Amino acid sequence: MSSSALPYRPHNHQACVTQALADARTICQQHNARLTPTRERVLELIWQSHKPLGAYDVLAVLAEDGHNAAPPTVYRALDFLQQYGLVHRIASLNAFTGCTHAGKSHNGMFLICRSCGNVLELTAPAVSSAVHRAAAEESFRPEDVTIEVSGYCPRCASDKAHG
Amino acid sequence: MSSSALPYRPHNHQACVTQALADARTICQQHNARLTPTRERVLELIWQSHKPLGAYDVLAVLAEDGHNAAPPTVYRALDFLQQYGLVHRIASLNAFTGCTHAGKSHNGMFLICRSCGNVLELTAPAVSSAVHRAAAEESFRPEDVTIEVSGYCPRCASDKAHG
DNA sequence: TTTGCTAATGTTATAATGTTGCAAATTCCG
DNA sequence: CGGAATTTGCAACATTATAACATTAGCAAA
Repeated sequence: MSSSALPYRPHNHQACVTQALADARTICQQHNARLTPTRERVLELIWQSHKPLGAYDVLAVLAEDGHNAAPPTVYRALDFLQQYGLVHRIASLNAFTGCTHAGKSHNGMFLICRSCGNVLELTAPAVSSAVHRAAAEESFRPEDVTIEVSGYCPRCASDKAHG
Repeated sequence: MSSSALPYRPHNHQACVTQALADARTICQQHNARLTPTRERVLELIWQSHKPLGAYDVLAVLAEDGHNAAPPTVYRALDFLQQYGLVHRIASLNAFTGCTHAGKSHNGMFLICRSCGNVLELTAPAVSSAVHRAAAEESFRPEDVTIEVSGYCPRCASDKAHG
């Protein structure tokens, strides 16, 4: 198993969060983009686990924070974060997850566990090139590729097997 | 270009519809499933073009038909049709499109034109196997694979290029 | 033919997700 | 400082999807 498969194993998750926030600051600085407190807080919330969070879940936590936010606040923050590749939207879940390859150019592929809800983002060059070849055969010009695989992660698959 | 690329070319679309309805009847018969008038009508509407239709678009046409339907009617019909592989839901569009490979087992990949809105469904074994290999490397057990490519179809790409 | 079961539909209400538009505040930069 | 641009607050609204429960249609056994 790849060493990147953190979501499906116990790990020091606080390190994930810290790293993600540090990366975000770097990336925003490089692009002269403003990682405002709201945006940073939303990113932090998205990173609270490897389970994608809905926009309204984020909104609810902001409310607990005492931040009297409305939906547009959250969607705007999420749009911003997506724009700089800091979070991804998972279309099949209507939810958002932290990008684990922030900064590097990448074609994500998401492995979504139906049981525990954790999501692993992969960079799969073989998949990406196969998709582009298939598109090219139809003379189609791809701009954005969504690959989301729903199934069972190693932990949950073995839990299921053993009862 | 594959001869399957009908959506992006002029064609006798009525033939698509007729074929789809005939296939549906066969498939439902084989499974002892009832292709009721509502379900058949919804399938027919979905097939009105190769542009995916939202559930509420379907609902609106049913209303024009004089069918006083509510959302659950449409969603139930769509669920049924999906269950027998007669339509697909396009997650990135929240919309539904007729399955062009009904009956055959297949792993669809969708090429969605941003300009004209038409969708081409492909069977891409190379993509499918690459996805499964990538999942296997993470010991992930796939149950359902979503591959949606947004971009420009040949017609629209050349329109764009030539002004 | 009635009875009784199951699948399918109708109906109402509501939940969940996402957007628009405009005004106020903040930040950037000369 | 002061003007321009970005960001936020806020209210209303639009879209997509589901829950819960009542009713009806199809079909087969008594």
